[in-house]
Amino acid sequence: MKRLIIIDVSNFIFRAFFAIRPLHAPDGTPVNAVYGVLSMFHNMILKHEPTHIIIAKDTKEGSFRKELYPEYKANRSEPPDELIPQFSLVEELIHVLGIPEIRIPRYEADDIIGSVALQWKNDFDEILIASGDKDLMQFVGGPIKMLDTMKDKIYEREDVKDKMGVYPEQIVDYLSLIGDSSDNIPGVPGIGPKGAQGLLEDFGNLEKILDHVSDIKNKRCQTALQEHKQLALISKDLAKIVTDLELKFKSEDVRYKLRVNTDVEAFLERLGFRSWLSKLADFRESKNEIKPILKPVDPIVTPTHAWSLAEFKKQIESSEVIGLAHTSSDEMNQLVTWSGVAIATSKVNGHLSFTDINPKDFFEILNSQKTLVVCFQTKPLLQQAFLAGVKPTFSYFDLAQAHFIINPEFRHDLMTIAEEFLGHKIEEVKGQADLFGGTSEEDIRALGEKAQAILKLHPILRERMHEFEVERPYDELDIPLLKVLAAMELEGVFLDVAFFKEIEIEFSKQIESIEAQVIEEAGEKVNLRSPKQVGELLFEKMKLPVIKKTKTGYSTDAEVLTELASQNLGPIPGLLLGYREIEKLLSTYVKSLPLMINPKDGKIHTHFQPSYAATGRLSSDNPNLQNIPVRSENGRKLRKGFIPTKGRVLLSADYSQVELRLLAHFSQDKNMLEAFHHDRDIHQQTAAEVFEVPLEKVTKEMRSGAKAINFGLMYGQTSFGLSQALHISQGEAKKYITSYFKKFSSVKSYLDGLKESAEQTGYAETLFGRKRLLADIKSTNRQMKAMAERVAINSPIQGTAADIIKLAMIRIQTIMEEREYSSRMILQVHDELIFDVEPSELAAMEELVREQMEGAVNLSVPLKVNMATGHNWYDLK
DNA sequence: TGTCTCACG
DNA sequence: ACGTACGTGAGACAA
Repeated sequence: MKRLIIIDVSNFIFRAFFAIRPLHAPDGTPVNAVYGVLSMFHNMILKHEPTHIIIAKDTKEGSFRKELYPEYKANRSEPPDELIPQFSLVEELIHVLGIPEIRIPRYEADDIIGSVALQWKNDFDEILIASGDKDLMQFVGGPIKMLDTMKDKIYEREDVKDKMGVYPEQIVDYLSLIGDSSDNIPGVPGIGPKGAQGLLEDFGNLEKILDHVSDIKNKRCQTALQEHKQLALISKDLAKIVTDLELKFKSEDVRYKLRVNTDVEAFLERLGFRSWLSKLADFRESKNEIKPILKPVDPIVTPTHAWSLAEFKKQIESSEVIGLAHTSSDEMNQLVTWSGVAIATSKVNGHLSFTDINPKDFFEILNSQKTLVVCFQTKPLLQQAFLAGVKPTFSYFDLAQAHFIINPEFRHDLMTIAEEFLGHKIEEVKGQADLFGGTSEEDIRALGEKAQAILKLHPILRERMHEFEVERPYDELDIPLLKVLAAMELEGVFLDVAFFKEIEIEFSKQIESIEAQVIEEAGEKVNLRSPKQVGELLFEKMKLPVIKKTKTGYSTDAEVLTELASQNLGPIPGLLLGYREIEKLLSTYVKSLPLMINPKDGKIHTHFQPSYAATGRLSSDNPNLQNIPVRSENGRKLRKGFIPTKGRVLLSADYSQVELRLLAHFSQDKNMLEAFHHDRDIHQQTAAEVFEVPLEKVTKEMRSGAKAINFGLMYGQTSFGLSQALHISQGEAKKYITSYFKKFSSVKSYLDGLKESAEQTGYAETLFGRKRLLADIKSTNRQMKAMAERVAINSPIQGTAADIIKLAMIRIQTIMEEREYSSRMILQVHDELIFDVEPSELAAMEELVREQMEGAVNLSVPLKVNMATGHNWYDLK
């Protein structure tokens, strides 16, 4: 095993300097960066056992990039004075240790790193580029990986995609579009990460994008590119790292052999690093007996070949189960696109290209067979079927969902799962749009390998689910739900663009007016969007009392501003509150949502993530439609912009107090059960009990106090937390809680029981048997344990509520399909469902939805659903 | 990139 | 002494 580490030493120096507290040599020279670099070397060598090391350095003369673009790195500030003398000390350190280094005039360390990595690629089993510089991600692939020593993380192909949003081979094009402020690479103004990802997804690289400027759908991107074509091209030249530099070393010349002699000792002594002397033994050269990172236990063979449709049909007819890997993406909220699939059966691998084969035929074959289709993420596959006009009826097994149900707090990506359960990594597909149109044998093989890994993982995860007894929520909830979610996402929701435009104008005026007032009052220009500047204004310039601090400075959140506003300290705190409210609405919703409209159908398509939230809830992103404002009237107005299909109405149905009803059911507390049986106002009822007054004597304050207690309960809140929420003393809060538990004693014993059982079993569990492992429940760290206990209390409640609505969604969708309704389920917001309803179906839909939601499960208390209809989301109240 | 702030259930 | 209510996603800033 030969492993080369290439060190980007100037990157090390800067990061070490900022990470380590100031240290000084006996003579007073600052040495913290030297210390940090030395300790980074030390840790890296021990941990990664390189057989070869080389250090890449920047040149002292200017870079050729500066000649190309005078602004290059122009915004770099001078290094701090404390750092300057340390550069030469690090150089000295490298010399005494005898580590080979390369410096080449006019070229930067990046170019040397790129040249070394690529030219020596075949000489090593693994090449680690030790740097935090994201430009260098472009080389990751095969044996080449990035090593971030500060985070102790190794980036491989998929990790790069995770972090950057694009694969390594697209990094240069990506940076040339978005720019890089640290190097002052300009990029294309108006194009950000999302835009760049979308463009690269559609066209592949910068040149192709520029050739097809007129085909770009997003108008903003299009004009930006037309105006700044030159800037984009220059940016690409700047971002592109040179890889053909002539190297004066051969790879064997840099075999790792540290010199630990009297020079080293003298150097360490001089800097006051005495403790390092004893650690020098650690630096002995690598034994060169490094274990392979992971040895395949059962190597995957991938004899992939192209199938005709007939051949494919024959293969799956004779297979009970197949593994299926597909290339699909829906970046930029375009509907899902893909180019092909690879399929593995127990006997053979094959692939199909949708440039040659009609997806409709493909899905009809899947539907016609009893074969179980195993997939990593099935939702996009189901969506392809819908888009091809085929209703998917084939059975499927979803690995991501299976892994989620086994341990919801893990990372659910295929690479991690394969590594965990198969004991080896799989190669990733490059994910290029022209995958099957082009000639990339390598990609097709990688996709085939993926299909085979998927097939192999199926029995393993199935068995694991069986062992953990989590098959029920998987089979009955999560799997059938995927199809419902697939359809909801495709359906999307209409936005009233004109309305949003109006609001944008109105809010923008308000923002400007408030800004002007604040500047007038403050007598200086302040960026009100900057918490730092706001803090300086309030607490330094105006000397207002500091209410709360954050890790980094003064807190200026709504709580603080409200407190200041109540103290008659001038108009600014109040103005800031108003500014924050409007600015939030404007930036997060009013300005952003219209940009997310899919030009193909004029609708917004959120993504419901089915395997992310650890409690079993769904989450919504790109855009998040589960956090559309409702609490403030200004924000609530935005809901007027969410509208049904022309000629239809929106129908909403939300569970009333599900979580508290669940608490009543689980705890079997007589008081609570009774309140819900009589459909009483639960908070009012609680207040009457806690404050020992008759129901009709409960005041507003008492009720809101009781409400806070009720909610806090389900999160394991402490008296401190309650006192904060209610602005009362901790002692008073404690009295409330004691009084509550006296009246609702079964709740107390139920919550205690949850903690106990979690400690015994190691997990929290919902009514349907969804489990959440709690790693820290036995922790000796009190904070960690307390956190795990709160999770043990909350997860069964939040998770059961999530399970219930999932079940209702599945049943409602099934019946709607049976009855061939044209109405559609379009959104889920945790305890609420929203439908786009054909008026002739409205009455039947109302009945159906209520029946299925209220009847989803049989509890000791009734489930209650509130329903409303309207011509926009705002009216659903 | 991490931090702060804030939108929702 | 420490932190203190669960679960999310997103925009803006500053380094």
